[in-house]
Parts: sequence; C-alpha cells; structure tokens
Amino acid sequence: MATIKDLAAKVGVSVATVSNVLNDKPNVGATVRQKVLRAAKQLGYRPHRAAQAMRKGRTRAIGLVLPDLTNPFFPQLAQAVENTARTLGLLVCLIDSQGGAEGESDGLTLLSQHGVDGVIWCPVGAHLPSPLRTLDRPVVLIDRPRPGFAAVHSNYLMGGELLARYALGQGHTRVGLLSGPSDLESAQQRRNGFVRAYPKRLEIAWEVRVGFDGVLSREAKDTLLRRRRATLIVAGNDLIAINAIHFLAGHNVNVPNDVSVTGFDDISWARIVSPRLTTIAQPLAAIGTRAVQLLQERMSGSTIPSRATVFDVALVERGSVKNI
Amino acid sequence: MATIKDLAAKVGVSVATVSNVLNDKPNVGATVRQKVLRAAKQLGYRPHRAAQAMRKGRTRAIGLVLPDLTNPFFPQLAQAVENTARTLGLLVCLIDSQGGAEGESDGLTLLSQHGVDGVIWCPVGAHLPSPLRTLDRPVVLIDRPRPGFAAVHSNYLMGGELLARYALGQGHTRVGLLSGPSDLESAQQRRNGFVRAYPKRLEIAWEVRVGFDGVLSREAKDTLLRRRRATLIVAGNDLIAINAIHFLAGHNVNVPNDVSVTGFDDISWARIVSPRLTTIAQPLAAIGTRAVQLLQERMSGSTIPSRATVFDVALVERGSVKNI
DNA sequence: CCGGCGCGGTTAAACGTTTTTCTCCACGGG
DNA sequence: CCCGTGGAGAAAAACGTTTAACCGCGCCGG
Repeated sequence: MATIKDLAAKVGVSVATVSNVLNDKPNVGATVRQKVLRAAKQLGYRPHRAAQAMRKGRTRAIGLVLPDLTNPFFPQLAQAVENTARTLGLLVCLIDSQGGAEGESDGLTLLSQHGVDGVIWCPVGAHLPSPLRTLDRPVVLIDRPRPGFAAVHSNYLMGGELLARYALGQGHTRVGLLSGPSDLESAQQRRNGFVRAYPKRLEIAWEVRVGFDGVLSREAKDTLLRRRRATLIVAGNDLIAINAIHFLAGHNVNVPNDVSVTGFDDISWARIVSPRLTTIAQPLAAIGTRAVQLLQERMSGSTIPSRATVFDVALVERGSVKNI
Repeated sequence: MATIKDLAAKVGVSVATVSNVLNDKPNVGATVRQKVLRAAKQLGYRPHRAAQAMRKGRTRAIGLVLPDLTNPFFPQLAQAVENTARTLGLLVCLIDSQGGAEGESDGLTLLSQHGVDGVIWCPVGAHLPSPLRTLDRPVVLIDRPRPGFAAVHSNYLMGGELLARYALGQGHTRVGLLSGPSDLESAQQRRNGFVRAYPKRLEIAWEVRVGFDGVLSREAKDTLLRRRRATLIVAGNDLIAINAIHFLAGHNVNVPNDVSVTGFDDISWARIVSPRLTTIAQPLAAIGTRAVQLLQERMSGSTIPSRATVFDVALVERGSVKNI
C-alpha cells in the first residue's frame, strides 16, 4: 500500500505538504498541489484509515444496532442505512442483539471500542445500556423514539388514525386490540392514535399486549378464540397480525370472513401471506436514509437541534378486512 | 479514556511492561502482572483499537458482503455471522451490494480501506471484483462456492437428489425446471443433483433459467402457463417457487391441485405462504457460524488447507406437492 | 574467577497520519 | 534601508500501541 511518505518522496516534497493538499488545506502552491494529486492517483493512494482515526479521533464508521435481523422489518432499514452510508463514505458496523438487552450492551461496547463516529440504534426495550454513557458519540434512534434522543420514525399516531377511519368506513365498530408492548413509545402511539380517533363510535371490546416479535402469549390466544363479538382485530404490527391469522386458521376461523385483521409496518410478508394483509406502510427506505443523514449532521458537530423527523404513513388496502 | 500510559504511571512501571502483560507476553513478574491487571480493571482500560490496528495491522473487524438483505435468505445468515463474530470479539462491517457488481466493488474497496482482517462474501455473479486483488486478506465464500476459494455452503447435489427421490415417491415423473442462473455453481448443482439422480425415470419436460431474486422472465411466465403436462415444477430456490405460485394463482391454476411446486432454501417465507412450501432446508445459522470460524482460522495464519465445508440438507415436506 | 545466560524489566523506534511550530524568502511600506 | 508581513513549504511532535533492542543482575558451569 502506498503511503503518504511515498507520495512525498515521489514528488520531492515533505509529507506535511502532501497531507495538506490531500485535505485541501491552504498554504500550498497550485503547481505542487497538482503534482501531488497526480502522484496520488498514479500510485493508487488510499489513506490508511487506522492512522487517520488515531490522529483525528474519527473512524468514518458508524454502528447500526438492531434487535433482530430475522424480523422482516429490519432488513429494509439496514439496507437503506448501509447504502446511504456508503455513498457518504461511511462504513456500517452491524450489531444484531437478538432481542436481548445484554447483546445490545455487548454490541455497544464493541462499537465504542472500535471508536465508531456515531450509532443508529433501534432500542429493544425501555432501559438505557450502560455502554451508552461512556460512548461519547452522537446517537440517533430509529423507528423507536425516546425522550432526549434524536430520532427518525413514522407518524404512528397518524397510522392509528388512518386505521380507525378505515375500520369505521368498512363498517366495523367493535374491535379487539393486539397491541405491542406498552413500554415502547412506538407501540403506544399506534394504539392511542387508533383508540382516541373516534372514542364514541369505536368500541374497544378487549385489549391484550404482545411483543413486537409477534409471538402470542397464552392470554392472547385465549382472547383470540373468544373474541367477544369483535369484528376486527387491530394488531400492533404485521408480525403479530400474521401470527394471529395463522393461529386463527388453525382453529378454523377464517380471515377475513369470520373476523378481520389489520397490521402495521407493511413488511414483505404482508404481501405474500394469505389473505394479503391490509396494513399501514412506513417509508422504510426513507427512514433509514434520513437516519444516516441526521447522524452525519450531528457527527459534523452541527448543534442544530433537529431533534426528530417523522414520516407520514399510508394505509395499504389488501384482503384481510371485510366490509360488513 | 484511560491509556496504557496512565496504567504505567499508576503502577509505576514502563508502558512496554504494561503492554506485555496485556498481551500475555513472558518476561514479566507475577506481582507486577497482578498490579497491572488490577489497575487496568480499576481504570476500566480498553485498548484503543485504532492504535492497535496501526501497529499490528489487525483490526479485529471483518467484512460481510451480501447481495441483498431484503432477500429473506440473507438475514439469518447475517445474524449468525454477526453473533458468532461478536463472541470472538470481532466486529462485522456490512455491505449490501443491492445485487449490483459495482456496489460489490465499492463495498470491497471500502472494507479494504478500513483494513478489515478478512471478509465473508456471497458473490453476486461469476466475475472477480478488482478490489479483491489489492485486498490482501483471507476471504471465505458463503453459500456460493467458487473454484480457488475457501467456502462454506450446503450440499446442493444432495438437495437435488432428495427432491428427485421425493418427486418419484409422490408419483411425479414429468417435471419442469425453473433453475437458477447457470453461472452460479450453487444453482447448477441443485439442478444437476436433481436431473442426474434418476435420469431414466424422471423426465425433464422443459427448463428455463431465472435469477435467484425470483423475478420471472417473460419466457418463464409463458412456460409456466403452458407447462406441457409437467406435474411438478422444481424451482431453483424458494423465492422463485413463491413467485411462480403467485403467478399461477393469478391465472387460476392452483398449487398443488393443478400442479405441484418445490423450492430450495427454506427461507422464512416458505412457512407463511400458502400453500406452505415443500422445500430443502439449509442449516443457515450453522453456515454463518462456520464461515466466521473458518475465516478466523485463516486470519490466524493457519495454512491448513481446509478448503470448503459443506453441510447436509434436509427435505421439509409441507403442502405444495400433491401425491398423484 | 570469568563468561554466558536467563530473568525482569526499560528505552526507543516504529506504524501513517495530522497539526503545530518553525524557517525561509520575497515584497511592500515607512 | 529596515522592518513587518504573509505565503510556501519543512521539521517535528503527537496520537496509543507493539516490539526489537538493550541492560543490569544473579547464577551456574567450567
């Protein structure tokens, strides 16, 4: 690998000068600048990132901490993050915490040890991993906002409201809720958006909380079987909805003929499951892209308090809700 | 952040000695060793990875280059890779080339610039990206073997044979092939395993090549509609199978009643699509894990020529094949 | 008694950058 | 004529490690 020293030798100039032209510093003449640039190209010079990191304290790498890549919600996000990061010359270092708090913690220490310049993080719970204290780098939350953090996510309230309006439009007035975990702002807002949109006209027959990974608790299953005359089940996300549909199908309850179901997220599965899932689509790619842009801003030291950016969502109508 | 110098000062010993105990080098007395260790713990010392990288030329980071995270085949792989890497103290740097050769190329240069110690790579085509030449680090291929490279993948031949035996067992003797790209060893072996298992008894009515991303060409669609009396369609992977099923459903041909379909890979979608897909299951997690172990071996300089490790596969019977 | 050797450590150089300080020189104003 | 100024570049220090080279000392064999 060609070093800055080689360039200096080749051009017949000091290393400092080479460094200066490489970093567009002033105090270097036009002719020398040209020569250096040419030599750099010719030798295929690439800066040694470790050396740069050492001096500047910047790695040009960011961390991406996700709860579970096998949850189809995240790959799209990850892809968008990686791609836009790469166009900015940033390397993304992946942590998949497998939904565990200690995986998250380990991952963050690993990242901080490597000195990433910032991290994009989708927190798994409501707690604050300790490595986050020592990691003195900007963090932007993705998909799951939290007070005191920069974040980019969807307008969950809006999603809930869209669902409520749609439910009424399809003639449903008595619904059951398979909400996400109550300690997740993102789950809470979906629910509240729905519940508070038409408090008079929409009756909540029952509500049970489920994890965003979609596994149904005993209680959830029991409730699903009884259903207590709810004609529509509003799930906290697509995974929950899909699991519910499968569970019901296993007990000879047909969706949407016997009961309707809605999801949230529009993950890829929503399109291929049957019935195809009526759900709320988030602009996943845009969220990922925006997250790294935001992070980049904060890494560049801009103290502009652009706290959160939230994206509009849209209802996508498929086949899991019946008009009654 | 506490540095090695601080430790040295605190214990009253030279930095070299501290470094030696931290790296379990000999030539340092037991008492001093204890003191240093204690001080390190006390100050919460963490080695500065950039500095280490600079000196040793090792980053303790590896690259993971994938064609497309939104292809449900890869997230499981990625998760396994990340997790076992983390237990080895390795950071995983992700590249998603979006199926493009130049994305792959860019990603590899980015990785090489950051000086990763090795890369796990699932090549998108048959070509050899140029940055691979300059990147002087071990590479292990994943899922898609290629002559001259260490690789870990499944026994595709075996998978093909299992499918052939199963097909015969279910009474199918005339099949159509929706094979993967012919320049991918992995696609070729699936096909050959199937075709060559019972050349006398199994008649190949037709064969058309499709990309592993599952999008159906004009030719593929036409062929699917005619079918020429094939009772079973053997797809190169699950994505292809699922798209075929959807396409057929859109033209009122029912799987498995009108025609049977098999897949390959057992991606998560295979379980939730309907009919649920009969397919070949690969031990994805094991593959990912083994890949990083293999890479780690090669990174440690072991010249043991453990070229490739291949895993057995299993047929998982679901609902997409009818017994006739 | 002397030379060599292993033990337990220290000193210093090195890795590839960036950055601060320094030098040299030409030029313009007083 | 002298001094100050600023432009162009060089020298050197620094970042946090690792490692090669060195050193003093006690011990053992000859």
